[in-house]
Amino acid sequence: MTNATAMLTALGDPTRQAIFERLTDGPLAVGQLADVLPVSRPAVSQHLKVLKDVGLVTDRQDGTRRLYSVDPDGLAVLRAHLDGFWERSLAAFQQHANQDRERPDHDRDN
Amino acid sequence: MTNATAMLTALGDPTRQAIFERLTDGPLAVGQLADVLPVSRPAVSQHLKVLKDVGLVTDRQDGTRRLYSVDPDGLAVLRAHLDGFWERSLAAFQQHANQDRERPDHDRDN
DNA sequence: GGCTTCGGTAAGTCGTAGCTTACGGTAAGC
DNA sequence: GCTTACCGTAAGCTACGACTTACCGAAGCC
Repeated sequence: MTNATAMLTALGDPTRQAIFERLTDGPLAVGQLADVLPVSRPAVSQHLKVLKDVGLVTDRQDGTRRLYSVDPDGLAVLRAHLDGFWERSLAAFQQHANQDRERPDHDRDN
Repeated sequence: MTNATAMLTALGDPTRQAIFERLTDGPLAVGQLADVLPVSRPAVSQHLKVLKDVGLVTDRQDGTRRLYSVDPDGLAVLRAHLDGFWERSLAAFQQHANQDRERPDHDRDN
Protein backbone atom coordinates (compact mmCIF):
# COMPACT_ATOMS: atom_id res chain seq x y z
CA MET A 1 0.00 0.00 0.00
CA THR A 2 1.62 3.16 -1.17
CA ASN A 3 1.44 6.40 0.69
CA ALA A 4 -1.23 7.88 -1.52
CA THR A 5 -3.59 4.93 -1.13
CA ALA A 6 -3.01 4.97 2.61
CA MET A 7 -3.93 8.66 2.60
CA LEU A 8 -7.11 7.92 0.69
CA THR A 9 -7.99 5.23 3.20
CA ALA A 10 -7.32 7.63 6.05
CA LEU A 11 -9.53 10.29 4.49
CA GLY A 12 -12.27 7.72 4.03
CA ASP A 13 -13.74 8.47 7.43
CA PRO A 14 -16.11 11.50 7.49
CA THR A 15 -14.85 12.65 10.89
CA ARG A 16 -11.27 12.66 9.63
CA GLN A 17 -12.41 14.53 6.55
CA ALA A 18 -13.95 17.18 8.82
CA ILE A 19 -10.80 17.38 10.92
CA PHE A 20 -8.58 17.70 7.90
CA GLU A 21 -10.83 20.30 6.32
CA ARG A 22 -10.69 22.43 9.48
CA LEU A 23 -6.92 22.20 9.48
CA THR A 24 -6.72 23.53 5.95
CA ASP A 25 -7.81 26.90 7.32
CA GLY A 26 -4.92 26.97 9.76
CA PRO A 27 -3.32 25.15 12.69
CA LEU A 28 -5.59 24.05 15.52
CA ALA A 29 -5.19 22.39 18.89
CA VAL A 30 -6.85 19.08 19.76
CA GLY A 31 -9.29 20.70 22.16
CA GLN A 32 -10.31 23.32 19.63
CA LEU A 33 -11.16 20.61 17.13
CA ALA A 34 -13.09 18.63 19.73
CA ASP A 35 -15.11 21.73 20.67
CA VAL A 36 -16.37 22.11 17.13
CA LEU A 37 -16.79 18.46 16.18
CA PRO A 38 -19.53 16.16 17.52
CA VAL A 39 -17.05 13.68 18.99
CA SER A 40 -15.02 13.52 22.18
CA ARG A 41 -11.48 14.81 22.51
CA PRO A 42 -9.87 11.33 22.66
CA ALA A 43 -11.64 10.47 19.43
CA VAL A 44 -10.13 13.53 17.78
CA SER A 45 -6.75 12.56 19.16
CA GLN A 46 -7.02 9.08 17.66
CA HIS A 47 -8.04 10.46 14.29
CA LEU A 48 -5.14 12.88 14.33
CA LYS A 49 -2.78 10.00 14.96
CA VAL A 50 -4.06 8.25 11.86
CA LEU A 51 -3.73 11.38 9.75
CA LYS A 52 -0.24 11.94 11.11
CA ASP A 53 0.86 8.36 10.45
CA VAL A 54 0.00 8.63 6.76
CA GLY A 55 1.73 12.00 6.48
CA LEU A 56 -1.26 14.25 5.97
CA VAL A 57 -0.75 16.38 9.09
CA THR A 58 2.10 17.47 11.32
CA ASP A 59 2.09 18.45 14.97
CA ARG A 60 4.11 20.85 17.03
CA GLN A 61 4.18 21.56 20.72
CA ASP A 62 2.87 24.91 21.97
CA GLY A 63 3.11 25.06 25.73
CA THR A 64 0.64 22.62 27.15
CA ARG A 65 -1.23 22.49 23.87
CA ARG A 66 -0.37 20.60 20.68
CA LEU A 67 -1.02 22.31 17.39
CA TYR A 68 -1.83 20.27 14.31
CA SER A 69 -1.49 21.54 10.76
CA VAL A 70 -1.84 19.99 7.32
CA ASP A 71 1.39 18.71 5.79
CA PRO A 72 1.72 20.38 2.37
CA ASP A 73 4.08 17.64 1.18
CA GLY A 74 1.60 14.92 2.06
CA LEU A 75 -1.23 16.73 0.38
CA ALA A 76 0.95 17.16 -2.69
CA VAL A 77 1.50 13.40 -2.87
CA LEU A 78 -2.22 12.80 -2.76
CA ARG A 79 -2.87 15.38 -5.46
CA ALA A 80 -0.21 13.84 -7.66
CA HIS A 81 -1.86 10.44 -7.29
CA LEU A 82 -5.23 11.87 -8.29
CA ASP A 83 -3.58 13.54 -11.27
CA GLY A 84 -2.27 10.13 -12.30
CA PHE A 85 -5.82 8.80 -12.24
CA TRP A 86 -6.91 11.73 -14.33
CA GLU A 87 -4.28 11.37 -17.01
CA ARG A 88 -4.64 7.63 -17.33
CA SER A 89 -8.41 7.74 -17.54
CA LEU A 90 -8.19 10.49 -20.12
CA ALA A 91 -5.73 8.48 -22.20
CA ALA A 92 -7.96 5.42 -21.98
CA PHE A 93 -10.94 7.46 -23.06
CA GLN A 94 -9.13 8.84 -26.08
CA GLN A 95 -7.97 5.40 -27.10
CA HIS A 96 -11.53 4.16 -26.82
CA ALA A 97 -12.74 7.04 -28.99
CA ASN A 98 -10.12 6.23 -31.62
CA GLN A 99 -11.14 2.58 -31.71
CA ASP A 100 -14.71 3.68 -32.32
CA ARG A 101 -13.62 5.87 -35.19
CA GLU A 102 -11.65 3.04 -36.77
CA ARG A 103 -14.68 0.78 -36.62
CA PRO A 104 -17.67 3.00 -37.32
CA ASP A 105 -19.93 0.00 -37.81
CA HIS A 106 -18.98 -1.02 -34.27
CA ASP A 107 -21.24 -2.66 -31.79
CA ARG A 108 -23.97 -1.59 -29.48
CA ASP A 109 -22.45 0.86 -27.02
CA ASN A 110 -25.17 2.56 -25.02
CA MET B 1 -22.31 15.49 2.67
CA THR B 2 -21.23 16.98 -0.61
CA ASN B 3 -20.38 14.87 -3.61
CA ALA B 4 -16.65 15.21 -3.17
CA THR B 5 -16.69 14.06 0.45
CA ALA B 6 -18.93 11.15 -0.52
CA MET B 7 -16.40 10.25 -3.19
CA LEU B 8 -13.60 10.33 -0.65
CA THR B 9 -15.59 8.08 1.64
CA ALA B 10 -16.25 5.70 -1.24
CA LEU B 11 -12.56 5.58 -2.12
CA GLY B 12 -11.71 4.90 1.50
CA ASP B 13 -11.97 1.16 0.98
CA PRO B 14 -8.80 -0.47 -0.43
CA THR B 15 -10.76 -2.85 -2.63
CA ARG B 16 -12.67 0.03 -4.17
CA GLN B 17 -9.38 1.84 -4.69
CA ALA B 18 -8.08 -1.18 -6.57
CA ILE B 19 -11.22 -1.40 -8.67
CA PHE B 20 -11.14 2.28 -9.51
CA GLU B 21 -7.45 2.15 -10.34
CA ARG B 22 -8.02 -0.72 -12.76
CA LEU B 23 -10.78 1.20 -14.45
CA THR B 24 -8.50 4.17 -15.05
CA ASP B 25 -6.70 2.01 -17.63
CA GLY B 26 -9.90 1.42 -19.55
CA PRO B 27 -13.40 -0.05 -19.29
CA LEU B 28 -13.77 -3.49 -17.71
CA ALA B 29 -16.58 -5.95 -17.07
CA VAL B 30 -17.51 -7.14 -13.59
CA GLY B 31 -16.15 -10.61 -14.18
CA GLN B 32 -12.85 -9.30 -15.48
CA LEU B 33 -12.39 -7.28 -12.32
CA ALA B 34 -13.32 -10.23 -10.13
CA ASP B 35 -10.78 -12.43 -11.93
CA VAL B 36 -7.96 -10.09 -11.02
CA LEU B 37 -9.04 -9.06 -7.55
CA PRO B 38 -8.94 -11.32 -4.47
CA VAL B 39 -12.68 -11.02 -3.84
CA SER B 40 -15.76 -12.68 -5.26
CA ARG B 41 -17.80 -11.34 -8.15
CA PRO B 42 -20.76 -10.22 -6.01
CA ALA B 43 -18.36 -8.26 -3.83
CA VAL B 44 -17.05 -6.46 -6.91
CA SER B 45 -20.61 -5.80 -7.98
CA GLN B 46 -21.45 -4.22 -4.64
CA HIS B 47 -18.36 -2.03 -4.71
CA LEU B 48 -19.19 -0.89 -8.21
CA LYS B 49 -22.64 0.13 -7.06
CA VAL B 50 -21.09 2.33 -4.38
CA LEU B 51 -18.69 3.92 -6.85
CA LYS B 52 -21.52 4.47 -9.28
CA ASP B 53 -23.81 6.04 -6.67
CA VAL B 54 -21.24 8.71 -5.84
CA GLY B 55 -20.59 9.41 -9.50
CA LEU B 56 -17.08 8.06 -9.86
CA VAL B 57 -17.90 5.40 -12.46
CA THR B 58 -20.45 4.81 -15.17
CA ASP B 59 -21.76 1.57 -16.63
CA ARG B 60 -22.98 0.56 -20.03
CA GLN B 61 -24.47 -2.64 -21.32
CA ASP B 62 -22.45 -4.77 -23.72
CA GLY B 63 -24.40 -7.85 -24.66
CA THR B 64 -24.67 -10.02 -21.58
CA ARG B 65 -21.80 -8.17 -19.97
CA ARG B 66 -21.77 -4.80 -18.27
CA LEU B 67 -18.80 -2.54 -18.81
CA TYR B 68 -17.74 -0.08 -16.15
CA SER B 69 -15.57 2.99 -16.79
CA VAL B 70 -14.42 5.92 -14.68
CA ASP B 71 -16.60 9.00 -14.94
CA PRO B 72 -14.29 11.90 -15.91
CA ASP B 73 -16.76 14.46 -14.54
CA GLY B 74 -16.82 12.76 -11.16
CA LEU B 75 -13.07 12.53 -11.03
CA ALA B 76 -12.88 16.21 -11.93
CA VAL B 77 -15.10 17.09 -8.97
CA LEU B 78 -12.82 15.16 -6.65
CA ARG B 79 -9.73 16.82 -8.04
CA ALA B 80 -11.29 20.26 -7.66
CA HIS B 81 -12.04 19.50 -4.03
CA LEU B 82 -8.45 18.47 -3.41
CA ASP B 83 -7.28 21.64 -5.13
CA GLY B 84 -9.44 23.61 -2.69
CA PHE B 85 -7.66 21.91 0.19
CA TRP B 86 -4.37 22.76 -1.39
CA GLU B 87 -5.06 26.44 -1.95
CA ARG B 88 -6.56 27.00 1.47
CA SER B 89 -3.76 25.26 3.30
CA LEU B 90 -1.24 27.22 1.28
CA ALA B 91 -2.96 30.50 2.13
CA ALA B 92 -3.08 29.56 5.79
CA PHE B 93 0.59 28.70 5.73
CA GLN B 94 1.54 32.02 4.16
CA GLN B 95 -0.57 33.92 6.66
CA HIS B 96 1.09 32.06 9.48
CA ALA B 97 4.52 32.90 8.08
CA ASN B 98 3.58 36.57 7.82
CA GLN B 99 2.39 36.63 11.42
CA ASP B 100 5.69 35.19 12.52
CA ARG B 101 7.55 37.87 10.63
CA GLU B 102 5.43 40.66 12.11
CA ARG B 103 5.91 39.40 15.64
CA PRO B 104 9.32 37.75 15.78
CA ASP B 105 9.21 37.78 19.59
CA HIS B 106 6.88 34.82 19.36
CA ASP B 107 3.32 34.81 20.48
CA ARG B 108 0.47 33.17 22.16
CA ASP B 109 -2.47 33.77 19.88
CA ASN B 110 -5.70 33.45 21.75
C1' DG C 1 -37.10 -24.03 -26.59
C1' DG C 2 -33.00 -25.30 -23.82
C1' DC C 3 -28.43 -23.96 -22.31
C1' DT C 4 -24.79 -21.00 -21.04
C1' DT C 5 -22.73 -16.75 -19.68
C1' DC C 6 -22.90 -12.81 -17.03
C1' DG C 7 -24.33 -9.96 -13.37
C1' DG C 8 -27.44 -7.84 -9.70
C1' DT C 9 -29.73 -8.74 -5.20
C1' DA C 10 -30.95 -11.09 -0.64
C1' DA C 11 -29.59 -13.01 3.54
C1' DG C 12 -26.40 -13.88 6.90
C1' DT C 13 -21.71 -14.04 9.18
C1' DC C 14 -17.66 -11.88 11.06
C1' DG C 15 -14.03 -8.69 11.72
C1' DT C 16 -12.86 -4.25 12.78
C1' DA C 17 -13.15 0.71 12.92
C1' DG C 18 -14.93 4.38 15.56
C1' DC C 19 -16.58 5.83 19.78
C1' DT C 20 -16.80 6.29 24.85
C1' DT C 21 -15.08 6.44 29.76
C1' DA C 22 -11.16 6.16 32.69
C1' DC C 23 -6.52 6.88 33.68
C1' DG C 24 -1.77 8.76 33.61
C1' DG C 25 1.60 12.18 32.20
C1' DT C 26 3.51 16.77 31.09
C1' DA C 27 3.71 21.81 31.05
C1' DA C 28 2.20 26.29 33.00
C1' DG C 29 0.48 29.28 36.90
C1' DC C 30 -0.40 30.19 41.72
C1' DG D 1 4.37 21.66 46.12
C1' DC D 2 -0.36 21.92 44.57
C1' DT D 3 -3.68 22.74 41.13
C1' DT D 4 -5.26 23.40 36.57
C1' DA D 5 -5.28 22.84 31.56
C1' DC D 6 -4.30 19.98 27.88
C1' DC D 7 -3.40 15.77 25.69
C1' DG D 8 -2.22 10.67 24.59
C1' DT D 9 -3.25 5.83 25.53
C1' DA D 10 -5.76 1.61 27.36
C1' DA D 11 -9.77 -1.03 27.63
C1' DG D 12 -14.10 -2.16 26.19
C1' DC D 13 -18.44 -1.86 23.73
C1' DT D 14 -21.23 -1.48 19.58
C1' DA D 15 -22.50 -0.74 15.07
C1' DC D 16 -21.52 -1.13 10.49
C1' DG D 17 -19.39 -2.55 6.36
C1' DA D 18 -17.03 -5.97 3.59
C1' DC D 19 -17.41 -10.53 2.38
C1' DT D 20 -19.54 -15.02 1.33
C1' DT D 21 -23.11 -18.38 -0.60
C1' DA D 22 -27.46 -18.89 -2.80
C1' DC D 23 -30.84 -17.43 -5.90
C1' DC D 24 -32.93 -15.22 -9.89
C1' DG D 25 -33.23 -12.41 -14.18
C1' DA D 26 -31.56 -10.96 -18.79
C1' DA D 27 -29.09 -11.42 -22.98
C1' DG D 28 -26.72 -14.36 -26.53
C1' DC D 29 -25.92 -19.04 -28.88
C1' DC D 30 -26.95 -23.88 -30.49
